[in-house]
Amino acid sequence: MAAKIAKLEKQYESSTSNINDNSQGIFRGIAIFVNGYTEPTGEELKRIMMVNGGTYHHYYSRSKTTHIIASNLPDTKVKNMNTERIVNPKWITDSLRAGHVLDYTKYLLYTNQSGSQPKLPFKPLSVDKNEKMRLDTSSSVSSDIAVDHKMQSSVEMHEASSNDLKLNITDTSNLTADNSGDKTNLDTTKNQTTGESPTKGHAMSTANPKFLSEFYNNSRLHHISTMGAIFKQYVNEIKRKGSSFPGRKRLMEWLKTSTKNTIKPEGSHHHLDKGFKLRSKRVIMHIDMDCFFVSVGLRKHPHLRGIPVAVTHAKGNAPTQAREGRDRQYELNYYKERAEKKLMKKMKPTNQAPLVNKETFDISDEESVEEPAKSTTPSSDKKFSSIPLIDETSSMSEIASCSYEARKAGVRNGMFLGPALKLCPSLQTIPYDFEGYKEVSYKLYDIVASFTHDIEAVSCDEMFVDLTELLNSCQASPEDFASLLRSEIQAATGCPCSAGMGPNMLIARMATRLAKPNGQHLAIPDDFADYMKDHKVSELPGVGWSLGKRLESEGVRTCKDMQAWSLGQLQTAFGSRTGQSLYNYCRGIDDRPVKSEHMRKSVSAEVNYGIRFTCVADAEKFISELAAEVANRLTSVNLKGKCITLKLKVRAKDAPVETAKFMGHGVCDNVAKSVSLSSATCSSDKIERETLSLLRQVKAPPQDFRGVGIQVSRLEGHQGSSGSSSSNKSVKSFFLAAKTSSKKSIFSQDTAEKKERLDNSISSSNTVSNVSNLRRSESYLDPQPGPSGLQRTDPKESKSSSGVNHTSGSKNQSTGKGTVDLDVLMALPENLRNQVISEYEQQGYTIPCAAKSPEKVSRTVGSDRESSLSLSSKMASPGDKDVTGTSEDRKDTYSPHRTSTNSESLESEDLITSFSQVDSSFLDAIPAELREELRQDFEHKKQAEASRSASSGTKNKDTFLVPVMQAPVKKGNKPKEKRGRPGKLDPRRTANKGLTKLTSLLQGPNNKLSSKIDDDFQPPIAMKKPKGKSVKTQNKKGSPKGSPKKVKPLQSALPVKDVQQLCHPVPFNPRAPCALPLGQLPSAHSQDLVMPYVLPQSAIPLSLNEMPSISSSLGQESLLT
DNA sequence: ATCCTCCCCTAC
DNA sequence: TAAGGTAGGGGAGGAT
Ligand SMILES: Nc1ccn([C@H]2C[C@H](O)[C@@H](COP(=O)(O)OP(=O)(O)OP(=O)(O)O)O2)c(=O)n1
Ligand SMILES: [Mg+2]
Ligand SMILES: [Mg+2]
Repeated sequence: MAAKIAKLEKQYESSTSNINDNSQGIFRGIAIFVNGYTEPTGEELKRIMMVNGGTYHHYYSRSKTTHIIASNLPDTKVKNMNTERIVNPKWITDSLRAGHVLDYTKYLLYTNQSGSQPKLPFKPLSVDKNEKMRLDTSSSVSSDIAVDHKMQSSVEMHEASSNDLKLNITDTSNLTADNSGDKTNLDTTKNQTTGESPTKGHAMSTANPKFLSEFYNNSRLHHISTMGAIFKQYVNEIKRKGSSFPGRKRLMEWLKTSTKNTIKPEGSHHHLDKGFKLRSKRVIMHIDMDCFFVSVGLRKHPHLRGIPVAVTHAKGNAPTQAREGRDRQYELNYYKERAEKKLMKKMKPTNQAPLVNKETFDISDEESVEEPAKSTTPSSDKKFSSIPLIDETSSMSEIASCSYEARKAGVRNGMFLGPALKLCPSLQTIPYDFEGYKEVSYKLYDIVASFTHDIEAVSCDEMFVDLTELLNSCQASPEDFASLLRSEIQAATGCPCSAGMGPNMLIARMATRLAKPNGQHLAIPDDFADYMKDHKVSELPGVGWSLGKRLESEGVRTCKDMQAWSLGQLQTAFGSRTGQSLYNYCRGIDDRPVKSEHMRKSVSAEVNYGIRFTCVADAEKFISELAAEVANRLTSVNLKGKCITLKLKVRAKDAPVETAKFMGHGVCDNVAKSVSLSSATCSSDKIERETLSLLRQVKAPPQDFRGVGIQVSRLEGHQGSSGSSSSNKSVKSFFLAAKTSSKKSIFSQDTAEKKERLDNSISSSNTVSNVSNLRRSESYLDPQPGPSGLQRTDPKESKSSSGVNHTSGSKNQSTGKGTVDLDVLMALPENLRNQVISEYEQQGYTIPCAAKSPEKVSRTVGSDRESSLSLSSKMASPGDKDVTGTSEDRKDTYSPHRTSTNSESLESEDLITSFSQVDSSFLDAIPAELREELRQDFEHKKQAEASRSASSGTKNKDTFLVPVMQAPVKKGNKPKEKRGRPGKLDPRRTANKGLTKLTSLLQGPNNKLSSKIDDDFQPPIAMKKPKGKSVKTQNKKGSPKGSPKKVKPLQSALPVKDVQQLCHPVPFNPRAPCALPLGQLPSAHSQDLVMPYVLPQSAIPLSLNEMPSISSSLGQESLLT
């Protein structure tokens, strides 16, 4: 659909000529609110409206919204809406196609309201695509749609979203709570579906054609991920629109009032005083909604307030019925085993023992150890002991979010429902309300944005806000602002939130934990290091199950423990960047800036649930669907990619065929295969072809596939999701606008023109290349310049060949067009240059090859690397069964890496050097935003430096110490300037060559030593376990482990303690607090599984599934078992 | 010394 | 039954 829509837009645009001009937009005067799932997605409709002069409302406004767009019944909302205009989304697409607004009455969802039976003749869901496509005329469309009259308007919309469809007018809020609601929704939504599912009743991937859309419609993880991307983009849009802060007036008024009321004459002073202190530097706020999904859900189920509540798909009433061949206990133990093995690889031999032992068995002791410290968990008593939290019949439905009442009993987000019910028998469940979450999120962001645009979106329920400027401007104290802000959010959404404030993101975030439930906390320690002392390292950003375990094995549990380590020691043990971050974080130092704008680096779609293929054809069919999904996502954000990766989860050698979790992925090995294309693509067909080709390289039988994913990276194109070109700002635009130095813009033409041209050129070029490549690719391949051999032919299509040709071709083309100023480009440092190029490319411009680094084609097989490694290591252990499995595949498929051709790049480098000068002027000239972007890029490069520093390590460490690290564990980057920027020229730069001042500025000096340090450890690397950190008490668990094969009854309940320690065992549930990522074992819910053991806080989630990354590495090993 | 690929890990 | 997604930081190690 996205692709189709995009085409429609283009067509329209071309005909119209100026898209941006709202005055001409066909939807002028029309303001829509999208309710629920619609065929063109709400986001897509938003884009269409924005591009064509219309208005899009993120939440319904009775007075301003002119039309409500919905594919299925709005139910609740409908009742209350006075608007009679609930229209099928086809009205929008058909109007767009027609070039003018069609009569919406022909697209009304329903006529009368009372009946409220909408008329959805067709399938509401994605199904429509085909229909839409077919339907060209409005007439046809109309026919499809049930017309009728409008429903009546009625009441107002409730926030309630969708669920209660049919019900009448009554307000949903009153509806019964519980789960029942959920089903209703499903039914309604699905209604059309009506009996399908031939085969098994499950949602199998193969059998049920609707599986994909059904899965995504119900996947909370998919929704939060999607929403996260939406809000990051939303912040960008807000900033772009301009700066007006209506909230500041309210703040000023409020300050006056409150001051008077409160009476503290001093108060004001007080505020000021604090303000000064804070302002000296900066004041960062972290805002996070309290038990988000639950809070939103409770609006519809008010009678459940105050009691333990959890949001889940299952109700938890009926016991799960065991399937043939299922053995939860065994699966759990197997998972743990693998997780430990993986973790062990990363640890020093000396420290390994402990963990191992744990696994072996008893855990209790260990747990006790940990627990004690934390015992904090409030609650409970946790009974230690062992209550098996997971048994053969308990529900393995994950709890997305649970209320604070439930947390008192030890229940945690990500935990399985079954174990949670054992901890908290009175736990009530409520259904998901995805529409509600989005609505509340928009309100949250809108409110914050009314005060400042210095916002960094973290997720749909969370963000960082730099209050420095705001507080200075309004002379307000952080506390007062937080009070007003939180009250406004509560009033607008009906949901509580908490805010933490501090001198940097790290401390603000930690303050939020203290603030949590519905509170706020300002932390401005005089001595940061002292402030951090008693915090556990697991609370630091980037410290998850794996790193936490490694630190633990080194005796590092608290920040105080970590403060005893030198920078060099940390870098040697955990990597240069990670070591630097840890060094700073444990001292309360965090220079990361609150940043908004960010560029997407990859787009992917994966499904690791419900995958059960009976034959290759099933797998191929599903992969084709996924390819289309990914293509749509790329198209919707105007991006194309040059690297396609097929990611598979394959049942681990000894993992049971029947998974512990219904339709789950169980314990798996990860397999990845990738291909580099000569030219970027967003074509569904192309992605499908490449992907199917990669599939052929996989040796594992389709019957053992448990997960399938397709990722596209090395993106090009303009990022803006919104159709309007305006969106892009980026380096490119900058260049376009200003040309630096001698040549001003890189392109001779205007941006608009440029774009068009570029597109054309590109398309043509691509086409050409493709064409040539396509068919002959193979033959051509050889010709390639550098490494002619590279490619391996496989590329079916051309990749490789195209690459070759491509390069040459591209150069020619670009040159021919002469759109780009190579000189300018060349002048830039390599890094920068590449960025610029990439951006241009994204937009569609072609750039001479020379400038670029070579593309290469090649296809590489992925994942094996570990396996391969492991192989070597494993080799020893024979294990390997696994080895065979995974590794083999990889090997087989494996192709030589592509070399990156850089032959040309060399030239560019020379140029680059000269650039340095350019840079300076450049930077100055560049808008702040661009500068930011550039900086980021540079930062990356810096990383390398960081690594070096590590090596140099010891020395530098000391020097760096303090201020340096900003970035969280991750990479870092950041340091913007770290301390002294190396002046423009850094010595390093030289080394880097390409980088120029920018780089230096951004980066700190470092060089990377790179690998060295870790090497020591490396040999053994590999396993890891997941870890989860939990919020406070969490749980970790350990599981007993036994022999891989079957062990005792699940129950091995572990003491809570165990859990903690053991966390090790794998977290069954990756998402659980401690959990592992998904990878390996059964699934996640580590806690759940674990639960049996114990639980409370520390329990680790073991997920039955897989271990996080294990699959690959472990996979190999695991195979052993 | 760098660059680039291939993963793992973390987070919501 | 249950809906185990997804993007980006970062380390290791090979290629240049
Ligand atoms: N394992 C997880 C963790 C989170 N979420 C979803 C549901 C949460 O409501 C939302 C936000 O995550 P938070 O970490 O902010 O958790 P909550 O908002 O639920 O609780 P808290 O009050 O601790 O923020 O993301 C999820 O589906 N699965
Ligand atoms: Mg939250
Ligand atoms: Mg959150």
